[in-house]
Amino acid sequence: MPDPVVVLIEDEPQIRRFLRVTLTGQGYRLFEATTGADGLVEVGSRQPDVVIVDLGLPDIDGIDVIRRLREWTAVPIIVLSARGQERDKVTALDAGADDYVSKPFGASELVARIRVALRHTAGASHEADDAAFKVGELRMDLLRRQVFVGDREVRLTPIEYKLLTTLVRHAGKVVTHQQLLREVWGPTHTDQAHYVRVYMAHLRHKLEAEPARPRYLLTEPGVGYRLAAD
Amino acid sequence: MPDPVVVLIEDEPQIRRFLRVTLTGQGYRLFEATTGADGLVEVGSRQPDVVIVDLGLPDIDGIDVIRRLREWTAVPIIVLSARGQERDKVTALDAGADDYVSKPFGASELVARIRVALRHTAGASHEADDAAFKVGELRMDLLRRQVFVGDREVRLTPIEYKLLTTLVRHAGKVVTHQQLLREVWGPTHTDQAHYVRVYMAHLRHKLEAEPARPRYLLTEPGVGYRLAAD
DNA sequence: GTAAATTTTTACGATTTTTTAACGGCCCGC
DNA sequence: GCGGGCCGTTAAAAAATCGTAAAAATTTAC
Repeated sequence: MPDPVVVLIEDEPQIRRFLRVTLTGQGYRLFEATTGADGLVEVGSRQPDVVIVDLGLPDIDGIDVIRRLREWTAVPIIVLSARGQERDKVTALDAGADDYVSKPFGASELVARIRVALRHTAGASHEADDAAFKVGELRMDLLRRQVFVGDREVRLTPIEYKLLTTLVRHAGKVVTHQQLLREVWGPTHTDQAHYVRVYMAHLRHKLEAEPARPRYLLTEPGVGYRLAAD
Repeated sequence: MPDPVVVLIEDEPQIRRFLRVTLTGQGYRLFEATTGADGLVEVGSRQPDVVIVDLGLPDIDGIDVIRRLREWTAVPIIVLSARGQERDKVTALDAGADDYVSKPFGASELVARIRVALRHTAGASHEADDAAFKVGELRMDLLRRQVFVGDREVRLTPIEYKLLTTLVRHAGKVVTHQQLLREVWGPTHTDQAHYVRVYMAHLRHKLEAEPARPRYLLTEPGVGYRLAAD
């Protein structure tokens, strides 16, 4: 994961400074807002992984900030508050906050709670990428890293698989030799065009019924290759 | 949603009684355990929506209970503790807990935090959250930490067990060397690829009828390994 | 404190994959 | 028809990866 992005909505300069040092020091990218209105805008534009919001803001009530955020985003919200009253906690949590930390709080506790929040979103997004590709008898399960022709599984070497993946990503469109070389072998091998020829032969041999008359892995003479799409 | 099921692992009778009244009164179905060992079994059999665990248990350390649970389930865990030390909180949260409530706590706050936990699982899909795994002759009881081939129990060392657990968690999918190293040996050992080779040989020797021709622990050359799934 | 078990290192042969090289066919301009 | 790019195929040499055993270091159990 790249550095997690955090939006902090907090009016007290001392706490902002404290969290700025703590969080940036731990590899988080921090964006700050000092009012509820600013905070809402900031969350909208930064698309953060976590939002930390203080309840005692000068303009809008912190609870309202949470409600407004929950109208359109499921980003984890951690509430920071001087009011340690139980009623406040319940109100904030029921408004849509995921956690509530009372001031004064320790840096390591807050960071641990941020890690918990990130853990939740990490799992959630992982379900959606059930990527699969299919054309004719050829089927590819990107998640399991498996390739089938009919119901026979075909084993591919790392380079073969990467090459096929690249073609799938641009399915139906022409991919030039240059592009394939750059994406599969890396930008330092863009002059070794014969690699592609050799591996395309391997793939056809493994995937095509008649390698000499390919149905899926098509040659675009003088340009590159194209993977057939429905 | 039908009434949410809660497992409470707590040895103090007063707190148990207090929560029994509170939670059953609010429509939760509560199951209680007074020791860590009991608690693990209870979670395994009741498949609860939330687990509440006290850190100061008579037998196992509460932190270990969390770790043991996290070996096979993603159920939300709320920690209850008299120790309000920041170090304890961080340890518990990093061990896999989702929330930490210090005693003394209010009923409504705890219930609000349970609601937050339930909100999280509501969105997530009910994926393989089972305490058992089986493929062919190979059977694994994650709850009891036992592994069987046929009806012969096989003893595994801690690392062997963790490696197998990791493969089980991604059963059917390829797990890269990097992933295995990170999840079993920790992120600081991701360059010692030979560890995986050595231990995969150990596991095959113990679990496969023909270690040289594995049926379950499959090699994905150049990428990693895969545990066969039905 | 000693013995046993487990983990970490190391080494080497076997296997798989990648790279390199060679050859033949096809299209096209000349 | 002749030669020169392109492309596909095949086979080999070279490199990387994998499986295995066994020794050394460390941890755990008694």
